[in-house]
Amino acid sequence: MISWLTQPSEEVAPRLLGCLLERTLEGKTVLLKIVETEAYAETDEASHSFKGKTNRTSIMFGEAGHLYVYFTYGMHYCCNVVTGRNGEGSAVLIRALEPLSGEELLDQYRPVGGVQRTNGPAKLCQALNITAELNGHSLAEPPLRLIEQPPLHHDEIIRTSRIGISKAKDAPLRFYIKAHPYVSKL
DNA sequence: AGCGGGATTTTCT
DNA sequence: GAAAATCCCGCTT
Repeated sequence: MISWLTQPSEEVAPRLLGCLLERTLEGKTVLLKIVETEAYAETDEASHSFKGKTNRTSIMFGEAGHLYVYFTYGMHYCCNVVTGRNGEGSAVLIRALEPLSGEELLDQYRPVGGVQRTNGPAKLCQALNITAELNGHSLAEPPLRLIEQPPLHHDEIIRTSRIGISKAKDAPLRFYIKAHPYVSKL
């Protein structure tokens, strides 16, 4: 397990930028870089964990480095990296990825080329075939592994308000790599 | 380029 | 029974 994942989500979210995800599909692997994240904490009104532990959010309160997958709007999955210490309900939403190699494997799940393939939280879950089956999966293991990379320089990281939520809109908890073409929205 | 609605199901009130 | 950490399409400027 990557030790710094036990830090608060607000610290982990920018630290995850530039790190890699390795997804195994049909015995082959796709390598992708994390380029956009959002932090969610237990004290945050917009977080699923704000109202305490429930059946749905129990993974968020569990061990850091696992995957929290939720279903929303009747048709979409989104995925998070669980952060913080055991018992803390915090996580980081993965909002956009840049495919580095093996991108053609994604075609059968999301047959859209270019940046449109993975530049949104529900899009990347569709492209990587991430569903409820992977809820609670450890990111230290295949078929979905998180690979640590050196931290980015802070002047490469943009910090702004989050997207797609109705509560706590103004909290600057969204992070992305400066001028990166795969970011979901400027 | 920007706005508005529909899809569709899980979760909590 | 309503809202939701979204996306896509079609209509209007």
